Amino acid sequence: MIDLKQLRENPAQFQTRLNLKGEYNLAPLLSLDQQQRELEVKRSQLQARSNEIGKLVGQKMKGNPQDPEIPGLRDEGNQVKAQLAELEPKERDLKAEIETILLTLPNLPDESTPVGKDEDENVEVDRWGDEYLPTNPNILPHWEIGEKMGILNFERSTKVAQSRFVSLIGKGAALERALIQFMLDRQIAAGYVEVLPPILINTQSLTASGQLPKFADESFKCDRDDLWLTPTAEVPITNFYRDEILNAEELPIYHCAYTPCFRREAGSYGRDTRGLIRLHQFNKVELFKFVRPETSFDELETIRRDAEAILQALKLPYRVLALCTGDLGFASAKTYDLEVWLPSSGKYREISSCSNCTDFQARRANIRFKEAGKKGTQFVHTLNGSGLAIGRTMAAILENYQQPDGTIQIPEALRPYLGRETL
RNA sequence: GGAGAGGUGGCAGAGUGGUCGAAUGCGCUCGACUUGAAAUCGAGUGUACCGAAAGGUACCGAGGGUUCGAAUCCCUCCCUCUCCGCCA
Repeated sequence: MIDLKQLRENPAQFQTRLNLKGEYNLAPLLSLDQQQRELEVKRSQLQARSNEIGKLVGQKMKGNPQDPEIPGLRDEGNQVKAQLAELEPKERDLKAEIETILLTLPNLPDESTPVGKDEDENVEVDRWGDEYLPTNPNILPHWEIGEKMGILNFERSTKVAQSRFVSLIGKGAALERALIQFMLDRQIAAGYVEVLPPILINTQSLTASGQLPKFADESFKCDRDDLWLTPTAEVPITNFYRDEILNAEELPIYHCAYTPCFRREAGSYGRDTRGLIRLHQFNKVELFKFVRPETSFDELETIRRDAEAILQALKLPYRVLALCTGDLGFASAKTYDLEVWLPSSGKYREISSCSNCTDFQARRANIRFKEAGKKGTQFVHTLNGSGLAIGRTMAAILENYQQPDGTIQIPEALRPYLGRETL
């Protein structure tokens, strides 16, 4: 959520920065805000008088219940109440309207985010591992080799659930578990505290992290219970500290979390219909940070390095993109995407996204911190990054490590976790 | 799912219609005493909004109602705990 107070002070600046993300008209919001504030002044003056009358009546009742001034005060009290009864609903409606609009406005892009209108204008800032690009000219797509080996099964999963679901069998399942364990171990060693959170989350949680109201169609919902299937561990972890005031000394807080993730993938019906790239359910190890505002852009660099470290350890070739303003996510001020080389696509494909959401989620989730001895509170900054998407990592391994004889080599770093060198 | 109890400040806990943002204790901060510490004593100690300030307003799980006035009474909802039932 953007800061209404700051918006009020620099509307032109906000408008300019928002326009880098899309089309937004702030004029109605500003007008509603002004009306609301005028009403609020009137209302609180009336309430002050009402409180005063209440106290006066109380005093007089205590002295002499027959005091002749009491009926007059009561009358005035009733009049004030009648006026309040008119103002209050108006103000409440205005506030609700303002809130509704605020919840649909995205975070402002940071000045270091490259300006551009869509993914074609993202900027490659780094590339790693050219020497590990596969030389095998006959690589089968991961879904073909996987089904051939009997470690992936899509057809039966469609029967059990729907299209875009997969089952992992035997060594496939073991590889998935090994990847989860490997990634968690690495990130825990890097200083992240593991959390295994609830996978079903309520509407308020999704709103706080920014998935709702805008992306309701993207999430699976359990209608009877006001619970949704988590689309990313970012949501439960953000909300872990919702409505809390943290001590400054507690920051930064680093968490990592393995969760399955569920996405409806509405509107992507033609894309990536085969394989592990775009499923309704996939596993992910997520990195998450709650930090002091002045450190968040440095923290973004380190969260990105922590995600990159996994790809490097697995010797998977990848590149790093700085997303341009037009391609930036709703809650993000700055995002790096890590893209792994995927031979079946003949290009790099997203495997991690690392974002600095600045105070955007903290405002929605009301997560603040207090400096000892200082007055007031500040919003924390939140960052998240995949470290990494497991299914896509599996796909990258099945392809990049595919040998001419059709076997899959296991990346060295992973061997202790799997207890074998090839699949 | 059934029956009962309950939700008050960092914690514990009082408050059943009147000057209650809320006693008291603990904790915490500052000060005094002390060589130092403990103990003791004194002062302070929620959040947000409006305001240059003085000050004002809101918040006692949430929402509504009664009243001049609600933490306190009424209604609805949510959550927690205990017992019973069912179940992985």
